Amino acid sequence: MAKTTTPNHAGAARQRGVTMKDVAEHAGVSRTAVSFVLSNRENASISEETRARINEAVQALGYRPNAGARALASQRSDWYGIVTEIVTAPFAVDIIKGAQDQAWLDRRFLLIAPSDQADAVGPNQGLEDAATEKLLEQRVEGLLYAATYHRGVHVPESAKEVPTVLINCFDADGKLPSIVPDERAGGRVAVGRLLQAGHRRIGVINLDPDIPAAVGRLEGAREALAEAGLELDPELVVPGHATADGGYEAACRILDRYPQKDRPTALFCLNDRMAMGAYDAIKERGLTIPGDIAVIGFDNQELIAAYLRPKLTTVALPFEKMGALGVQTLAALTAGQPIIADQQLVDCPLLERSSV
Amino acid sequence: MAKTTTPNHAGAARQRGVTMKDVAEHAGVSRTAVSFVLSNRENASISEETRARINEAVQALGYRPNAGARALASQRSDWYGIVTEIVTAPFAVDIIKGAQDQAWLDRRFLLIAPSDQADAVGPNQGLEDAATEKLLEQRVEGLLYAATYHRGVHVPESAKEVPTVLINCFDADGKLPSIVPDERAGGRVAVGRLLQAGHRRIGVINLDPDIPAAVGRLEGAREALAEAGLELDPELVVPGHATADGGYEAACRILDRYPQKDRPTALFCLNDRMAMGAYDAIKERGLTIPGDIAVIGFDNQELIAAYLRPKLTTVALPFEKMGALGVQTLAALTAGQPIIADQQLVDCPLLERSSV
DNA sequence: CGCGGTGAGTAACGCGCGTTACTAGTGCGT
DNA sequence: ACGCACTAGTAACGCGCGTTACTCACCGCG
Repeated sequence: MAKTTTPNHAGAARQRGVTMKDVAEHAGVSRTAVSFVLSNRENASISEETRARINEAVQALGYRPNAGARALASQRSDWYGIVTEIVTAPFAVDIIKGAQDQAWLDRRFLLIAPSDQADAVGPNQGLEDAATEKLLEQRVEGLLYAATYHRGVHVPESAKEVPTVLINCFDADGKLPSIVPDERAGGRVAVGRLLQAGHRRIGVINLDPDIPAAVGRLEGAREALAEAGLELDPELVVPGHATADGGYEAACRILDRYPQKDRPTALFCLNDRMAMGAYDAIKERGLTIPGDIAVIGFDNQELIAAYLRPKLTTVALPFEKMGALGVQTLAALTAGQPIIADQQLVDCPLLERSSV
Repeated sequence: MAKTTTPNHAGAARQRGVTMKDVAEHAGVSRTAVSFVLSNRENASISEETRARINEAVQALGYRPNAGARALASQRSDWYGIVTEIVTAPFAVDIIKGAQDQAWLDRRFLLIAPSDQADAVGPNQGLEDAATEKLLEQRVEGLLYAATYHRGVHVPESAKEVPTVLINCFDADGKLPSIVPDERAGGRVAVGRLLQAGHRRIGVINLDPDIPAAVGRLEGAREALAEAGLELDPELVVPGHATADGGYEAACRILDRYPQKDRPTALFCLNDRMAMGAYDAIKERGLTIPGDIAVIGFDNQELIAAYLRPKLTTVALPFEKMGALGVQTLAALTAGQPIIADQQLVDCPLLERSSV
C-alpha cells in the first residue's frame, strides 16, 4: 500500500498544549518511555537515569496530562456523576460535599448535574433523564442519585447502564442499593435524651405522617418510651405543617390544651423549622426554654439550630456521611462487586446544645 | 511498507459501548457519513434518505456520543470549571446553581472542584492549586473562582492559562475580570426603604468595618440619608460580631442607650444573622416588630429571613445571578473577546416581607 | 465526444494517550 | 562458539471521533 500524503490540518493548536510527545523529545526518549514513567508501571524496566531525565522534562515543560485522552485510551474515566436537585434544600449541598470529598480522596471527579425538579409532588422526569443522559455521554463509571428529603424515587431507565446508588432516597421498585438515614434510631435518641433529662410527658409535633421520616422518627420515639416503661400518648402527637408557622400553631394547640400541671414538659419537633415556630409559641406564653419546656428538633438545619436562642438541641441528618458512603459504595460496585439492592442505614447523631 | 500484524487487545470492551462505527454498519454507510449527520454539517451533501437511515440506526442502537472522544478530536471540551469552598456558607451553592443552570443552557458542563479553605484568614493555597490543576487536566476552557463572601483573593498562577472570571470576589492584583454585588446600591435601597416608611432615627448594626460589604453598605446608607437631607449619626452605628449573638448584643446596646423618645425606630442590620439576634433583643424588651422598631437585614439568608417571626425584610445578595453572569462572561471570553479586567456590579434587590 | 461541475459519499489522518509486541544490547553458563 | 535470560527501551496499534482530501457516478454543454 502506497504511503498516502498527509493532509495539512489548518494550524489547529490554538492553545499551547504540552503533550507526552514534547516531553519525550525534550528528554530524548520515546513517548512510550514517558508513558511508562508517568503511570509508574511496575514491570517498567526504565533506568533510574532516564526516569530522572523524563521527570525533569515534565517539570521543565510544565506537562499536564490530558484526562480526556487518558480516559479514551484506558477505557476508564475515573468519573462519577451525581444528579440532584441542587436548588431547594441546602441539604443536597451537604450530600454533594460528602461525595465530592470522598471522590477527591479516591482521585476521582464528581460531575454534578441538576435535575431541578419543580416541587415535591413529582420529579421532573424530562430534566432528570436529560441530566442522566448527559452524564452518560461523559462516560461516568457510576451514578449517584440524591434527594433532598428521604423518599421513594423513580430512576431513569438509562441509569441502569452503570452502577447506581441512591442517597437519601430509595428505589420505589427496590432494585437499586440505597443509603438513607436511620430515622428510627434518630427518634429513639431524641426522645431518649428527653427521658434522660427527667421528662415524662412529651409532646410530639409531627410531620406529614406518611413520609418515611415521620414514620421512622415516631416509631423511634415509641421505642424509647417503651424502654422507659411508658407509652406514646396519641393525644400528645399533634400534626403540623413542616414550616415554622406550622410548628408555631401546633405548639400553641398542645400548650393551650392542658392546665399547667398536665402540660407536657418537653416537645419533640420532628424538624427544626417547626421547632423554630415552637420557640415563639413558648416564649409568647412567658415560658422559658428549657426551664419550663424543653425542645428537641430534628435535621440540624445549621442556620436555624445554631442561631436560635437558646441554641437548639437536635438530631442531625448525616448528609455528608451519606454522600461519602455513596461514593464508597459506588467504588465497590465499579470495582466489580455484584450489585445488591440493599439499604444502608446511617446513624443520626444527637447534637447537644441548650434547649434540653 | 508491509502490513503489520494487528496485536490482539485483551477483550477490553468490558462495557457495551455503541460507537459511530456500529451505527455506520447498521445503516450501511461510512462512519464519516454518520459523523456528518450527527454534527449537522451545513455543506454535508448527504441525501435525505441516508440521513433518515442513519438517524434510525442511532435510535435503534441507542447510540450515545462519547463526549471525551469528541473533545479530543475537536480540541474543545465544552467544559468550564469552578473552584469554590463548597463547605461553609450556603451562599456558594447559589452561585453554583446560577452558573450550572447557565452552563446547562449553553450546553456546557460545569466541573466543580472544592478548595475547602479552613477559615477566612487565608485561602488554603495548596488545595486551591491542586483543584485548579485537576480542572486544567480535564482541559476546561475557562475557570470560575467563587468566594462565599465578598473579598479580595489571590488566584493560583496556573489559572492564568485559560480565561478566568471571579465571582463574589476580586483579584487583589486587579488583573482578572470579576463579578461582585453592588453593596452600595443595596445599602441605599435598605435605608431608603426605612426612610420611606417614615423612620428618621435609624440605628445601624455594622459588620467588621474593613470588609467590602461593610464599606459598601454603609456608604449606601449614608447616600440614602443624604438624599433625604439627613446625616448618618456615628453614634447610631454600632459594631457587632457577624453572628446572632453579636446582633443581639449590639441591639441591646443601642436600644438601652437612649430614653424612649430618642430611641431609633428602625434598625439596619448589615446581615441577617445579626438581625436574628436583634429580634430577640427587641422582643425581650416588650417591643414589637415592626410596630415599635422596624428591622431590615441584608443577605437574604433564606432559612433565617423567611422563618423569623415576623418574616424579615432584607436585601438579597444576587448569588444566582452572579453565577449565571460569570458563565456568560466566560463564554464571551472563550469566544475570543479580549480579557478586560473590569468589575461588573450586580444589583441587590430588596425583598419586602413583614419587618418594616 | 470530451470536459467541467455537481451531488453523494468515502478513505485516511490525527487528537493524546495506554498498551502490547517487538528489538537491541549485555552478561552468563556450557 | 552458542543459547538463554535479562535489562532498556521502542514501534505500532487503537480508543471514538472531527475533519480534510479524495473518488465516483451522473448531468448538461459545446
